[in-house]
Amino acid sequence: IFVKSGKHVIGDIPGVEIGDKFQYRVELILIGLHHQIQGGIAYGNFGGKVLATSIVASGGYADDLHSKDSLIYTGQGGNAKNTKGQGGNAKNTKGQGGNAKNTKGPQDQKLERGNLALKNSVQKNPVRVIRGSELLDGSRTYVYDGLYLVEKYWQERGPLGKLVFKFQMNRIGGTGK
Amino acid sequence: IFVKSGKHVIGDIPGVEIGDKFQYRVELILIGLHHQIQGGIAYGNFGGKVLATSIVASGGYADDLHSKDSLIYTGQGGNAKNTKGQGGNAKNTKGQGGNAKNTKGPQDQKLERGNLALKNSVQKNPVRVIRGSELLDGSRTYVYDGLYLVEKYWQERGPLGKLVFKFQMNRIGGTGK
DNA sequence: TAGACGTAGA
DNA sequence: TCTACGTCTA
Repeated sequence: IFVKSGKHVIGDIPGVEIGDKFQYRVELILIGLHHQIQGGIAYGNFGGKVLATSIVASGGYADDLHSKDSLIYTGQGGNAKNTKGQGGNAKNTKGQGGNAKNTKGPQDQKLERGNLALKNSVQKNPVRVIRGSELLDGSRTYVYDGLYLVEKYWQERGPLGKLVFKFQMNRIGGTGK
Repeated sequence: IFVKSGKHVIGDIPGVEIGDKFQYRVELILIGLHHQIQGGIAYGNFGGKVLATSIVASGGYADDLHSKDSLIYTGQGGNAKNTKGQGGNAKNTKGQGGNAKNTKGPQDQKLERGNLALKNSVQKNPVRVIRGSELLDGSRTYVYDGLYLVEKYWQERGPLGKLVFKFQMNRIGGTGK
């Protein structure tokens, strides 16, 4: 699978294999794996249709990453950040992460940008998944984890009381443990 | 010249020569040229004394970079950013650059952090200078420009009406055009 | 012009 | 925890 739209590509990047590791987000951009320096969802316009090309799941959001062949990814926007873990530990609520205006409080996520792209990709096109993790020394690593399909999506109420999008993603050709 | 303090180094970095170019700030950190991902002034603690080790002049501040063997560098803090050019064109005043709180307005710069380090380095230790420039396509390049000495420093009132620090820096062994 | 799962160091 | 001459895309 290899569909190009300007600089954006759907499917595997030639030369990049599952398990390849990177240290910085900039590297992902350089080799074409992911096209957002901070944004978790990258997308492009393919024949008038906006489709997701890759996501980065690096913790910090309430994603479910327990399985190695599937994951539940949280949409972007609405201040929905930082509510990982399902225990009642409500640590981490530092506004928007340090950047941005941070004027308005939590809001419902909207079906726009990355969220819209992922919705458009449901059961349609493969999406590259990069899993990020934080090492003991505080540094980070990004590992390419192959192609996933967005199985379905739904809205649910997040810990902040606002609606967030959830995207069920399954590895293409995976065992689906 | 090569004085080490933990991971910080005063003087030339072995293997890095004048004219060497880099694309990202992260690269500067990786090879040890500069140790701040965004900050323009890097410094370290050398035997209880905080000294500057390197600066990045990449435009955006009201630095004077007209000469190739000397420059006048603007201190950090106080919202003193973005007032380059000496014509009356007061464009560029986007708060603090996009990040940070941006609650309080312009303030006098304080003799702390990088400013203090540069002051402590006056006529004392060499400081690495990296000159950054913006290319026509909007991308940036950082070029190592060798060792400079902080000749003197002073305060003056910036375009926002607040006091800013200015550091006169001359190339070590330069012609001093 | 502004948003975004950034990064390193004090 | 916060600052900082970041850096890409839409």
